[in-house]
Amino acid sequence: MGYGILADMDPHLLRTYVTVARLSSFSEAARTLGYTQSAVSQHIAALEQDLGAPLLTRRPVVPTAAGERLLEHAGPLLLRLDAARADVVRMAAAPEHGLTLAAAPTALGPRAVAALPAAGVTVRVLARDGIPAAVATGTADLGLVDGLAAPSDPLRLPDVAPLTTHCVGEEPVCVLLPAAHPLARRTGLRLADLSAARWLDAPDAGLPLDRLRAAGGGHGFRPALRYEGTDVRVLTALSAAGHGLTLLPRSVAAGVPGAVAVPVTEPRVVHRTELVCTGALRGTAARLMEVLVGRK
Amino acid sequence: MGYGILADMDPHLLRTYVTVARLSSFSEAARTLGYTQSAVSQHIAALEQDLGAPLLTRRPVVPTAAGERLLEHAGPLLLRLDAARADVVRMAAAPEHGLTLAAAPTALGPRAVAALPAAGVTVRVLARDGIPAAVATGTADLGLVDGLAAPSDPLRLPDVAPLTTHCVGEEPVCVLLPAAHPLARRTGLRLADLSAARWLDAPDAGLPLDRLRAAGGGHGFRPALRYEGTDVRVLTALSAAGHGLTLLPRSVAAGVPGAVAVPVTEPRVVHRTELVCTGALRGTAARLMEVLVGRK
DNA sequence: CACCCTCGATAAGCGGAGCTGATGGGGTAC
DNA sequence: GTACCCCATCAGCTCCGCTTATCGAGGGTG
Repeated sequence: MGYGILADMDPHLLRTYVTVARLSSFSEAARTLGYTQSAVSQHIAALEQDLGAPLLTRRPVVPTAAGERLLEHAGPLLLRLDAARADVVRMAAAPEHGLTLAAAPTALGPRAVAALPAAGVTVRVLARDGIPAAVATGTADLGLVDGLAAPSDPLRLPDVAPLTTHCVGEEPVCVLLPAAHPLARRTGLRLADLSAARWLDAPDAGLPLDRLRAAGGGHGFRPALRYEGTDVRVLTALSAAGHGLTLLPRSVAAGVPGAVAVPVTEPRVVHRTELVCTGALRGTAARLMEVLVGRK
Repeated sequence: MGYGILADMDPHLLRTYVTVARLSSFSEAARTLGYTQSAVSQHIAALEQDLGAPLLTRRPVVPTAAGERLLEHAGPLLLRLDAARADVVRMAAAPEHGLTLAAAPTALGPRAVAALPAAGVTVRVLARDGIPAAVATGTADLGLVDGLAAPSDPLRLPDVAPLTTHCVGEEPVCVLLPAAHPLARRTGLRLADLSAARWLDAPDAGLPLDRLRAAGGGHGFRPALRYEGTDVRVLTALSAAGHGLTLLPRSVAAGVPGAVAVPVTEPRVVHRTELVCTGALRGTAARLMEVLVGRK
């Protein structure tokens, strides 16, 4: 079958479009892209003519409704493009330049840390969404992602590229409560009972709130303080100080000073961490993978 | 920030590459694409030089390992490209040309059929994987997909584009057994107990076997006869004739002559059908959506 | 209110990317 | 051996896409 009669959108045009939209300026975009302002103007004009709709208002430079739509597509599209390129290139030339492992903050549990070889590995902590992208584009060789899931259910990851995932482990989920919290003596908690409480909103370090809402059933789970870093220590400290509740895997929530980790009993969710990698793994990467997955 | 320093792969080159790989011939690809054989040859050479690896063996023309890899990327990539284009174009010019609804075979239950307006709608039955793609590229305005899922869990759909989904309904899953089957008198069955049986392999009409394995726990679920059409009547007839078991939603499995529908009790999975659509819905499409989702 | 300065659109010109057509070499069938 | 068939390569041409240059519209500032 064919793929459509229409002409292709040139990725170059797409890139300049997202740059212009991001910077809200033709001239600035031209500078950062190494083009002339004229070229950028022509790029945008070409795109608009091709799609038959204005994408940007000029003065001020702001995306139109159609432009917003295009932006939603453009990000994943360009990401996949880079990923495809990187993946194929990697197959050809594998310089074995030293392994790098990208991990979400709470995904790097004690077991994973113990499994790392003595030397030659770079660990990079990224926001959760960035992990598959990093692996796909070759920025990292392996990735560790974590999240909430039903027991033995795979995680829902954004599919930027054909990646393979392996379960590294599952452990109970705990709510981190300040020691003085009225519920801190409990031995188990139902998530639904906590929907009225205030929760830390830490999309990069902790678990995103919307996943929480999905697991907890209803709405609620109102955000309290928002934390944008990736440091779990800071997150637990904030939670211990009463700035909001957090959900964490037991191994992370256990030893936090001034706070108590109470397991979640309902719904039956676990904290699952998965290893993500491309098909082409060699040498050290393959060995590390085997150790982490425990399939030895 | 930025999206990478490397040059973009030209989608044109990608398209000719997949065409060549599909047809196993440069000349044939040239004919179907409207190029010269020379141009195709240059396209492939350019891609190979860009990626630094041979993508095809010549004589016979077969993808290399790297080429296979590229093929895995190219499909979704080109699909997304078309989807992006179609989505933006659709926003600009909405001709309201008569609504078309794409549905997976078993997704079109009695309730959905009843909800369709008297006239002006085209229904198109496609393989399950094709539904999101059809909606994304504008081939259809709305899509109905179904699948196995934990109760009130969303379906796992390939994300070809930013689409929104709404649950249309959930119903029990049944195993379709020939009336003479030893287990046909049962009132309920555990899926794991059936892993040793032979199953119909009907990826387009029924539920794909790998989803079954995921739900059923272990391995097994060996394929018996393979059916490549999208007609559910044929599927149920094959199953009734003893060519293999099938999993179906109760409403579909109920009235099959010569067969018995036994509900699945374990694991707790339901047959869920979802409506998928793009953000920009107007007129009839929006109304049909509301009726189907039942949010009236 | 006049001035200027910035930003985006447009015109003209040029260089190179990419297509065509022709030719060459290696394989296979008869 | 001969006659294709297929893919690679080369030369030539065309047109696309970039740059330089100029213009018009806003928005500050004295």
